[in-house]
Order: sequence, then structure tokens, then C-alpha cells
Amino acid sequence: MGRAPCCDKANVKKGPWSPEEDAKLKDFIEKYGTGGNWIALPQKAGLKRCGKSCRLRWLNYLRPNIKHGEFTEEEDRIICSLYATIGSRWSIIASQLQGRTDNDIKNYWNTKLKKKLLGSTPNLNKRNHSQQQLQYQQLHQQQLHFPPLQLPQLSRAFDQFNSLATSTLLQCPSYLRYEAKPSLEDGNMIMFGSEKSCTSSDNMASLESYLYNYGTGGTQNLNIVKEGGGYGMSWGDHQAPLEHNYEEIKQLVNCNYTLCNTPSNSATPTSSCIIQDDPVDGLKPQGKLMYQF
DNA sequence: AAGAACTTCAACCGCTTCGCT
DNA sequence: AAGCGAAGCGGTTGAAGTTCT
Repeated sequence: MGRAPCCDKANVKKGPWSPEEDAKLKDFIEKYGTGGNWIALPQKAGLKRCGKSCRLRWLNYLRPNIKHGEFTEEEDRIICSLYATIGSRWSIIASQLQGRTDNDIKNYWNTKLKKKLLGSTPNLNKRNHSQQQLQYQQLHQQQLHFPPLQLPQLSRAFDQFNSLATSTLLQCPSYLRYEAKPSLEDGNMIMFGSEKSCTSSDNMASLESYLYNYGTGGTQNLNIVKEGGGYGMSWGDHQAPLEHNYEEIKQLVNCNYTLCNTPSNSATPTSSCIIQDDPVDGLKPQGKLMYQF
């Protein structure tokens, strides 16, 4: 059995909106609001349109303070940052860019920004999503002019772990910028800092939205998972293959990470990462990285 | 000049989530 | 707790515009 249609398809107009229809919808919503019911709205407003279509037209085109046209460098940077972190969750990305709609950002990403970023890296389209996301993270780091985490003494697995640790901080709302400063001289510690406070009232809605989406626990598990003949690392939505055996990984990752906040930041991320045998099945050694707000 | 190829973006579709009963 | 309808969301489509040959 198919899904019940949301409206009477036969008596509903489809396709581009005419200026008259736009005016009707705009006038009606400005006078009466949406009434919390998009399905009933078109009939009340005298429109032969599906409620979903009206909602989309209003949200993406007619509502006040919509910004169209060229995206700024800053907007590009935010989009790249968030895409590298959370993927194609356009509504969350849009919530960080005033006046931009999720549809706009999605179109911009698919038609321009992706090509702009990948101009120097052909064949990315052929890769799967997690590979793409990893590469976007690397591109994003370069774009932010952060020095790449060059840790020549350590192996690729260590670098991958750095990347994942960094991306965890990236999951913070965009106003919680971070800075990664590898500091090998200091006992294999990696220092992170945030440069903005997350407590100002105008940011609280975004913070709440972030906590809603990522949980309030402030603790995430890093799993080293046996995959076929090798090992992989999984972290939230991230997965990365590792080219080392368990003992090598253990040796490489068994070091402490300290996340230090700058004096101006009221958030207090703290972290340590210690790989250890899983007491339950012994096959999934876990590291824990903790941070607190 | 013409039409093929490519690009853009508004709009649609259908699945998931939310909130009410 | 379950069921249902509406809202929200992301992937996809296709018409219109632009560029290329």
C-alpha cells in the first residue's frame, strides 16, 4: 500500500510560482501568519497549491531577510567547516548563516563550492562519502591556514587519529573556533584552543541545537575496530581504516592529549586518550576523549 | 546562426521526525 | 505506548539560461 498523498494532486498546480501567487501567499502570511497548518493554508489563501509547496516557497523565497546571490569567503569557510564535520545536514548549516536557506546552501555546495574546492583534486567524485568527508576535512584545514598536523616521527595512524580528534572539536558550533597546535616537544601532547565564548545569550539557541543533535554528555568513545584482516577507527559518524596491527596502534595512540582552552574561553574542554583492552570482549580496545562545557 | 552540452536553481518527492490524541 | 497527520529535511529532477562547438 502506498503512502497517502498530502493533497489532492489532480487539483493542485505544480511548477514555477507566478508573481500573482507569490503576492497572494505573502499577503496572506503577513496578515494571518501560517496558523501552524500549512496543509490548510493554500485553501484559505485562495491558492491552488499543495501546502508543502507553499511552505517551501515561503521559507526559500518569500519570507523576509532572505539573502540571495554571491556567497562571501566567510560563508564559504563556514560551509566547508560544517560540511567536513557533519556532512550534508543543510538545515543545521543554514542555521549558522543568517539569511541563507538550506536549499540555497545545498545548491551552492553541489554546483559551485564543491568544484571550487576540488579544482586541484580530481577524481574525488568517484570516492565514497566518508572518504570525501576526510578529504574535505584536510582541505578545510588548509583553507583555514592552519599548519597541517605534521608529525613526522609518528605514523599515518597517528595522523588519522589527530584528524579525528580535530574533527571532534569541529563538531562544536561554528562560533566555537578552534586552533590546533601540535607540540611534540611537550611530551607528545597536542594543544587545542577555542577563541570564542559559547555562553553569550545570542549563541545559546545554536548551542542548544548543537547539544540536541550531539548529546549533552560531552564524552565520546573512540573505537578501534577489527575489520577483516586489519583495523579501523570509528568515531561518531566517522570511520577510517588503519594500516597497522593492534600492537602498533596501541603503541601509537597510547599517549595523552590535552585540550587547553584559551583564557578568554568559558568552555572547558578537557581530554585524555588512553587506549585499553575492552573488558567485555577484548576485541574492541577503546580510547576515550572527554570534553566538558 | 544553430543546436548540443553544460550549469544553475526552484520545486518536487518521499522518507523521517515530531507532536498531538 | 501506539497511531496518525503534519512539518521538516535531504536527494533528485527538470526547465530555463548560458556557454561551447
